[in-house]
This record gives sequence, structure tokens and C-alpha cells, in this order.
Amino acid sequence: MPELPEVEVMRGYFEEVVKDLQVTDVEFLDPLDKVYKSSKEEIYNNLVDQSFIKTERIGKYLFAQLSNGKWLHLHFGMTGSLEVFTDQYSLPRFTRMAIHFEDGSRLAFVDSRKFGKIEILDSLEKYKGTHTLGEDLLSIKPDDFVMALKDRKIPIKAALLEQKHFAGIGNWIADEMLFEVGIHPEEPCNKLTEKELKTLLKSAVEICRTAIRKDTHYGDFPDDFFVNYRKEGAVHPDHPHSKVESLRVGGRGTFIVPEKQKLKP
DNA sequence: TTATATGTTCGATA
DNA sequence: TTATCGAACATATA
Repeated sequence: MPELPEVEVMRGYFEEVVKDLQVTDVEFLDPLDKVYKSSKEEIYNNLVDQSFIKTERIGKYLFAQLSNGKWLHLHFGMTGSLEVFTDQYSLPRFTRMAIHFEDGSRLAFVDSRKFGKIEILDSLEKYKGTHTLGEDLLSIKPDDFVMALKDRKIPIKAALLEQKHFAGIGNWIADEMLFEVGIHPEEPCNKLTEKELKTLLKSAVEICRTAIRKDTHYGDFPDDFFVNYRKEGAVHPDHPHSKVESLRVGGRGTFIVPEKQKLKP
């Protein structure tokens, strides 16, 4: 489930639910250790007896700083999420790691498909220096967004899904913004005008802010959000005579309203 | 049984 | 060398 808004909501758990609480124990529940990018020992030793003092999010990447100065880095892959719970006797299904706090609350890293990653970083600056992670979508300047895209030949949707120039857009948000602005996902970046690119950015930021405001509960999203109709044959109320079509762009399932999203001649 | 899934990375190719 | 594309990763659900 995790695109930028989901990760922002999960960041809130560190800021509002467990901030400054001492960690009393850590449970590891991935038998094949797929999601532990640092060793379990290193994760355990850096969490127990410490507390979380500060957080940072870049796109879909979440960092929480510990009282010993190190950082816990979480990435949620396709199916990861964080759940707060207090029941002492049951863990959410597919929990891969559970952090216990002094007040009895627990934070579960849940990830059925195990594309997620948990690791300890000595320094956030060092991490940024060695990874091609762009600016967070919510703070990139419009001119930088345009520069990153205007000369590319790949389909606009494929470029939106990269994280190296600006980070945070995932598959449903890409479809959502392209629908809103009325651009076909296969349109080559370099055929879009500067104005269209800037409109896309505005739309993306607005979509993210709305989703965060609703705590990413899909059911609470505005009725005209495309994600509510994002399946083959569905009918968006603004386009009653143009059924949603599915295609593959950039290797990902993609949905469009053909009447609104046409390739340029 | 087969297809698909809200992500990232790596290797092949142009 | 750089840009792009497709496959692979591991597992659940329809």
C-alpha cells in the first residue's frame, strides 16, 4: 500500500505515538530473514533501551533517529505497512518485526510479500550520498521537476515512477495525476509542454495532501478521485460514455479514461 | 490454474 | 557512457 501518503502517515506513528518511549524488546518474525538488511543483532542492539527522537521521510523512504544517534531506515516495498497495537497476545498477520515500548504499546512492521527492508544507518547524510534518491515530491521546485523530465524520451508514466529526481509517486498516484491533467501515460516526456509538466506536479502534490489528510483511507477519498474507478470497464462520473481501459506502461498495470487521455498527434 | 499486485534493482541492449 | 527496457524478487488473493 505504500506510496508517499502512506509513508507520511506511518512517519506520524513515530512522531505521535511512540516518540521518546523507551524500547524494551524487539521480536523478529521473518524466518528467512529476507527483510533484515542489517543483521538482526545489529537491529536489536541499536533499538533496545533507546527511543525514537526524530524522523525524516524522503518519498517512500522512512528514517527514524534513535537516541544513540543512529537511524532506523524502513522501506515498505509493495505490501509493507506499520501497525500500532497493544494486544499482548496477538500480532497482526505477516508481522516481520515488532518493537515493544515501555508503555506496553507495540509497533509491527507487516509485509506479506517481503519486498520491504529494515536497516540501521550510522548516518543519514552518508545514506543520501550513496543512493540515487531524489528530492521529496512535496518539496521539489517546479523548475527542477521540469528539468528532470523535459528532455526524456520515455513514457511520462515511466518517468514519474522513478525515484531518482523526485521521490514519492507510485503506481496509483501516477494514474491519478495523469487522469486529472488529461495526459496519456505513454506520451513521451519531451512532447509535454512546460506548463503541462508544472500542472502535473501541482496535481500530484494536491493528491498527496488530500490522501494524507484522509489518513490514506481510500473510502474517505473524494468521490471523483480516479483511484475509485481504477479498473477495467469502470465508468468515472465525469465521463459516462468512456469506459476505463487497462494497458501496460513502464511494466506496470495502467488505467486510463480514453476520452480524456489521448496521445498527441 | 493463471493473472495480477500501491516497488526497487540489476543485467542486457541500444 | 548513458538511457531504456524487461526480468527478477516472494507471496497472497481473485
